Amino acid sequence: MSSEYGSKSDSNDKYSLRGRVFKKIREDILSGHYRESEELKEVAIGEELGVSRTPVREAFRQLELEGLIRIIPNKGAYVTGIRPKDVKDIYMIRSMLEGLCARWATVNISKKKMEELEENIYLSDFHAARGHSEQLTELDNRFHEILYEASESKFLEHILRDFHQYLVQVRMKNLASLERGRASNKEHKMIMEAIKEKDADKAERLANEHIINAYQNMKNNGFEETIE
Amino acid sequence: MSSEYGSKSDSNDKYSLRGRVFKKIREDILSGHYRESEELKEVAIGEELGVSRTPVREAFRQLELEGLIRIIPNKGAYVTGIRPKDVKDIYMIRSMLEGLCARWATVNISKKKMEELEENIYLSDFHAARGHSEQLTELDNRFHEILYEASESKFLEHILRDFHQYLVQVRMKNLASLERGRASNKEHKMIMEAIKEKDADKAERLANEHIINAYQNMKNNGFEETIE
DNA sequence: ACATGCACTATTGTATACAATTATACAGAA
DNA sequence: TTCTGTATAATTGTATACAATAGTGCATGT
Repeated sequence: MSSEYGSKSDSNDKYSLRGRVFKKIREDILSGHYRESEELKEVAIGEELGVSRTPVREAFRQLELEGLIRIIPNKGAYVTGIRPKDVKDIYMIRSMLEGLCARWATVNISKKKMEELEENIYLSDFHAARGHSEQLTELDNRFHEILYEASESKFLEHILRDFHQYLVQVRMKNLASLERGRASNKEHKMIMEAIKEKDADKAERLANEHIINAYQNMKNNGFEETIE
Repeated sequence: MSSEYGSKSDSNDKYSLRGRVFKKIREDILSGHYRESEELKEVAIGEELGVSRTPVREAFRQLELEGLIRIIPNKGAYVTGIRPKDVKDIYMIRSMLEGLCARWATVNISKKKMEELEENIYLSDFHAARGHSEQLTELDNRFHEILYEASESKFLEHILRDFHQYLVQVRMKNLASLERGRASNKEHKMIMEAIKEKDADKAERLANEHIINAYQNMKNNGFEETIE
């Protein structure tokens, strides 16, 4: 499935208890299962998931760095909560960073990665025409992943992967729309062509808009109401 | 010292063992004490710092999310390392985000925070004239902190704090220069004025340049050679 | 010599036990 | 009543014990 590239910087390994706990809590927060400021107790969550406190604690530490919970020493862990405004902010920030990524990728991309990018778009068209939404999602992920790698910036790559992971939960509910999938493909294609033409400004601008569009689509599909 | 605002989102609490371990390892990585790809063993580090594996493990999890180490499940933790190129990237990314922050702050800043900003600059001039570099550093931190808060974006605030923390280590060696301090003040003042005039474009641009200048200064003072 | 398998070691993953801290409730005095 | 102090409980922080996994080296067979 999403194993080849997903395991790269992923010690979110879904097979360790900590990884499972981490994913579960993050999902529960992003899906609104926990209320804001709700206190998360180590033992309670441990029992709920059938694990001891240790993996729960480790997951907590990670969740805090992601800003999803706030840990007050010797006191407890409290859900930060995520409002529509936050989601919007995250998309705006991501938009800028994806733009920067496209810019850097334009300068640094290798011949091989450029070919992979073209292939990706070719395949995406193929699956879009046939309505294979699962493959489309996979290819969408991979498209951005290629750009991250092509930016040749370890840190930008790292940050954007985090954002991506972060938003996956939200997207799941909404982005399955085939219509958006097709529009997204077109945008990918334009970004790819800008990169191929070595037009960094254009690539950056298009990547900016691409993320904004994704956000707009999500919002139009009623995201605002689903959470809060 | 730096206690009032530092403790806000800081479960880096320096008084817990985990917090100390986290800080120590991060410092050691950023200062080049560990070589790239060096394996960090839980027991070894624990013994070195006189603590058990538990806090070390928790610190590892956090360090991984910051991208400073890479954890391969069941295998080990390896230092990611940080090259001059990475530092440059980080500054470029931070430059964009500080720009965005200044933009949002321009729109959202409260009267009270605006006054605090003006006061900050007034005080900075005062201390710059007298060569109080310690207070200057403190005020510099606070200036940016105010902007983060004024952006009214929980997430941008969170991210920028991370970056700030991250770069503190590097800055320590270099930014003590009083000359740069004075130049920095001027830039702060211009940013403040742009915000006061509600000129978001200008504020964004100035904040961008401010960070770039800070980077240039650091580079000129021989950072490239200090690490690697 | 070389490959293969197995025992052993080293290291991480998880669970549990103990210590420290914080919140709570209740008793007693002003 | 209200405040305060103390005992108690609940919760997190840390250490240690045990389990699982991966790496190492040696012996053995070809």
